Amino acid sequence: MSDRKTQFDKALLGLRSLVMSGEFSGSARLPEVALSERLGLSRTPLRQAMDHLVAEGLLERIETGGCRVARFTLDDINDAIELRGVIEGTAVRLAAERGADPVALAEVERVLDRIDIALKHPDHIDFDAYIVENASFHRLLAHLSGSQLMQREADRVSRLPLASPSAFLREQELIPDFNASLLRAQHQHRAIVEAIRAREGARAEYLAREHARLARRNLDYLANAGPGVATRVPGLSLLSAE
Amino acid sequence: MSDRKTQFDKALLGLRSLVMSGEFSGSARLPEVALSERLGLSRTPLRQAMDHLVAEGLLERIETGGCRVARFTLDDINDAIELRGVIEGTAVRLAAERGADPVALAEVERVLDRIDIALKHPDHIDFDAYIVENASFHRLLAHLSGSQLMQREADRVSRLPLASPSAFLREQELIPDFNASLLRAQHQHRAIVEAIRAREGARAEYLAREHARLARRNLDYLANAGPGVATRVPGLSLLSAE
DNA sequence: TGATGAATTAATGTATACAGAAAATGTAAA
DNA sequence: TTTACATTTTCTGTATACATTAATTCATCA
Repeated sequence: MSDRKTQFDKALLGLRSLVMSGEFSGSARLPEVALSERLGLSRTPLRQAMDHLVAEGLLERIETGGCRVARFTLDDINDAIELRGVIEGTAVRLAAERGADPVALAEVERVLDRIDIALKHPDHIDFDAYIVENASFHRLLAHLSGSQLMQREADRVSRLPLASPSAFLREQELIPDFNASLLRAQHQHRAIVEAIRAREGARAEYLAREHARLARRNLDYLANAGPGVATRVPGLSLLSAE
Repeated sequence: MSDRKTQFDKALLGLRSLVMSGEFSGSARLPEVALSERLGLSRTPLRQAMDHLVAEGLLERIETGGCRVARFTLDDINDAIELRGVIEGTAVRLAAERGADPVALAEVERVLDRIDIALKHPDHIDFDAYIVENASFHRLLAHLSGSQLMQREADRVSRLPLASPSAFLREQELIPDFNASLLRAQHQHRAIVEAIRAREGARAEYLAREHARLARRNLDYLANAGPGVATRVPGLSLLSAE
């Protein structure tokens, strides 16, 4: 359909992964010409992509022109996690209050089953599958609200740096009982859906907020693991640059 | 300081007011060349501004290229109002939980006093002053959270089309007891601040949500006032184009 | 008359050229 | 050695040219 790969899309994808790789976390200004040559496109679509990433919060503008990789404090990340819980909490509350589409609810159940499969063997969790299906689940939750605006907002906050639990998967060995926390997360998933089915908006909202706060636990462990870790966790390398 | 008026800033300001004027609400594609000539700048900064307004939700992209003025349903606007309450509610909850900066709190009180003055004579309310001071109040509320992220988000949602009570001021004569509702809003303002002072986060959050929902009442009246009103209310003319 | 399709027109997406500002480099003086 | 200033270079912000794609017009045929 509209799979027309525009240069801007390429620039956005490429630049995002470059930034996430941490290569430019040295807080210097991002050189436009060098980046555009490296990505194989001109400065125009690259600058568009930079604008988007500034809006996303991954980059920040410099007063004297241009932009650089945004630097986050621990508080920033905690706030992003909190915000994510608030937005998703609102989405599920609206879904419960207004009544969720049964077809979408069935789709949610299928995704939850696939997450179960990924978690089937607690010692050999299929992390790649979990990341994909978990993202699907959260996208579907926003969809259940029936509100286009909430979907867009949920999509936005899910991209906030380090707001997602998946961001911590690469450093799981540093986090005690990480696998167990994934199982707990899945229990929360089912509880949220159950609350929506029962039309209990307040409970659904509360559960979604608590669910988001699981990420805080992981963040705390990584933050106390010393500066060495910061440079090994892609997103977190930004934090150490503060 | 950084008052360097860049062409992009001019484009953003100019385009926003043009869109708000309703002149292009006919859902046709926005012509880039014509607009750039009219605003006295080239297509490059104009397209930047269009990107920003798309992100803001005021414009929407067309599959075949370009963009047009976004069309809103009543549900869209109600969702925007709800979201505003949720975001501001979170900001004041965090402010209460974390403890608000006394200096900022004092500034809030001064703004509230100025709102009182604007509302002093219920039959001759100073609407212009009210709009300005009310905006200041809500900006300061977000500031009280101490979170840069919450400030940015609050700023964003306050710009969501028709999410703000001020958007209805022009059509006040169509809304029964409109002036009285402004007085009620001011009472809510003080109650919110009081809850923050008392460190009662949950109450502050609840009050802020209810406060935002005042706008729903106004919206309902205008929605029932017939299609003629839609074309007279700048933002709402978008609604009738659906 | 209505519909289908070719041809023309217009408009978007992208590249690039250019001007002006910021940073870097180098030189001279204290 | 360090500071201040001048010079050079680089880079951003903006304008514009170009190409490709969408819209429109017009002509032909059923």
